[in-house]
Parts: sequence; C-alpha cells; structure tokens
Amino acid sequence: MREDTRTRIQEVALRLFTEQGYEATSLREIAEELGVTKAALYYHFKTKDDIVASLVDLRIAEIEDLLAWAKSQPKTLEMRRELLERYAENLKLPRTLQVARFLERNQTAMRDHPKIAKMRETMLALTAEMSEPGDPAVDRISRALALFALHAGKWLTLQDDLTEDEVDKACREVARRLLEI
Amino acid sequence: MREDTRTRIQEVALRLFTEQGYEATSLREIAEELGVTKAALYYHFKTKDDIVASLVDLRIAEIEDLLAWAKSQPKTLEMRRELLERYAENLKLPRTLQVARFLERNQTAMRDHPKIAKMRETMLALTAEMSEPGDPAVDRISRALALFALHAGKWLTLQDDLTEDEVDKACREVARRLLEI
DNA sequence: GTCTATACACTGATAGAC
DNA sequence: GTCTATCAGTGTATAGAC
Repeated sequence: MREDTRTRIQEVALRLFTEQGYEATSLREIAEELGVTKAALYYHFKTKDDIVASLVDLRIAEIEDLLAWAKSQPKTLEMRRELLERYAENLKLPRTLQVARFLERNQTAMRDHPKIAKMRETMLALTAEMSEPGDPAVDRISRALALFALHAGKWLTLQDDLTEDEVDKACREVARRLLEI
Repeated sequence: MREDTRTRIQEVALRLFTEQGYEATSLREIAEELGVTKAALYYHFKTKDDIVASLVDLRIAEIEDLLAWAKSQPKTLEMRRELLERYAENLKLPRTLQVARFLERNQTAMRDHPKIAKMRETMLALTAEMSEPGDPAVDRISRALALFALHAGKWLTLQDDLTEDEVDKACREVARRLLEI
C-alpha cells in the first residue's frame, strides 16, 4: 500500500534538503531517488520552491495553532509553562522535527521566500505572547530563549556521553527554568 | 590607500555568502562586485571552497585561543563567567561577528567542509571545559547553552521595540544566569 | 501521470595571452 | 595580477508523445 507520488516527493525532498542543503539538492537527485524523471516532479509541483512551500505550510499551521491558543490565555507563568510544554510536544512529531531542522539549517537559502517571512512573523508573535510590553528586557529575552533552547538540543546532541534523549530532557528542564529567571 | 585584492575578495565573499547563502552566491557575482573577472579570483584562491576556508581559519584560531585559556584554568564558576565574558567580547569584533553569522546561516551548505568539522570540534571542546564529566546533564547543557545564548541575540534583534544593543545586553545577562542555574 | 527530448542560462574551473 | 576565451557539467523548466 504505497503512498502517492506527491507525498513521496515531499519526503525525499525534505530529507535531501536537510542533509545537503536546498541549493545543493537538484531536482535530478530527487527524481533519481524516487525512480522517476525530473519532468514527473513538475507535474506535482510548479517549481522547486513550490516543494518547499508545501513543507513550510505544515509548520506555519502548527505555530499558528499555538499562537491562537496563547492569545486565548492570560499571560501568566502557568500559561508560559504550558506553551513550552505544547511546543516541545509538537516538536517531537517526526514530520515537525524534520521540517524544523530543515528550516534551521537553510535560513539563508530560504531568506526571500514569502512563506519563511510568514513563519518568522508568526514565531515572533508567539514569543511576544510570552510577555507584556512593559516587562523588563531580560525577562522577555529569557522567555523567548526558552523556546529556542528546545531546538538547541537537536544540534547539541553530539555533546558527549549523553544520549539524545538525555540531552532532550535536560534542554526542556533548562527551558523551564528560563521562564522563571 | 586601498587594501589588497585578496582581502577585498574575502570581504565581499563573506558579505554575499551571509546575505544570500554560500551556494546561491556565484563567483561571477563576487567578481562583478569587485570589478574584476572570475579568473582573477582564481589567482588568489584555488577554489570557491578555499575562500570559505580562509574565513573560517580566523574563527577557529580565536576559539582555539579561548580553549587554550580555558584549559589553563580551574573549572570554577568564576572561570565560566570569565570565559563567557571573553567569548562575548570576541563576538563584538566586526570581523568575528560576520564570520559567526555566516557560519550560523550556512551550516548545511558547509556540512562536509573539513574546516567546519574542525570548528565544531573545537567549539565542543570549549563547552566541555565548562563542566566536569560527573556534573549533572542539566548543568552541562545549561552552561553550553549560555554560549549559544550570546549568538541568539543576533537573530532575536527584530524582537520588537528593543534596540539591538538592549537585546545584546539582555542576552549577556541571561547567559550569565544560565551559568548558575 | 509519467516519459523523452530539449532549451537555455549559468556554474566552477582552466589555459594561455598580455 | 588580471584578462579573454572556453570547457564540461548541471541547473530549472517546458513541449509534446504515450
């Protein structure tokens, strides 16, 4: 029971874009790995950019969901803790994690992509929801940093004798503490 | 009193690589901006990779200096504070900051570059110097994160009404606190 | 939906004149 | 040190057959 080609293209593209970079990955490479020709890709996606857009859309939707929830809540420590929890849980989903990694590693290449601008905007709004405008700068930065600490674990993994899971747990703990600093 | 071409190539390349990405920047572009031809670049650098290598070398040397200093010190809180201070001061130098930004934004593209491996290794060794092997995972991650918090300020700048300098100061304060968590 | 075939621009890199 | 000229290769994208 094999998935449709469109989904398979997304999967292979996401993996190669993340491993090698967006620019460094050619449509020929993607097509070859799928056992189809380049022309076939163009039936499913208008351009190379379009493949990326379809991936980023997923992530934007998730962050927007989080943002909507955050906006419906009072700006308390409890809410920030819960937001962090939700963000971390979301980041555990394989698809989400893959897209997040792709985005982390291809910031510059994706720089002018409208979807990326949109995502950055939403992400910014999310960090804004973690503080009141009048809060001290250190508090605001600290809370924003808490979200990014969750990502940090992914590329700190190599650290040393710690397993990926241990690093992940430690990052979450550090993130939690960043909320109360 | 104009600098030599080699240095000008490095400057332009660094700026374009950072702004547009390594792969997305062609040698033709660099040459055009300098008012020379592609062939001229090849007199000064063996390959495109070579230009990057010359830039990264600078950063590696700086981190190795820091590492050497760290190794000569006892692993105390005082030392970690001082290390953070030195790292932050170093990151203020325009050239260093530019190279650091370039590296942040082109991780994937530079993935297989031997110089990058070397740099990651040195950076890892530096974070390792901030803890004893027996320290709790949370402490170790927290301290490593302190260094990265200094970088975070650079792309959190957009945050809101805060100036770049305010964000920077706040990041340093958060980083300091991460040492004591 | 997927193929073959092709257009056309641009890439990194080299050879050799000045 | 910088140029012109050129290379082979690859890139994205399209037209049209099956």
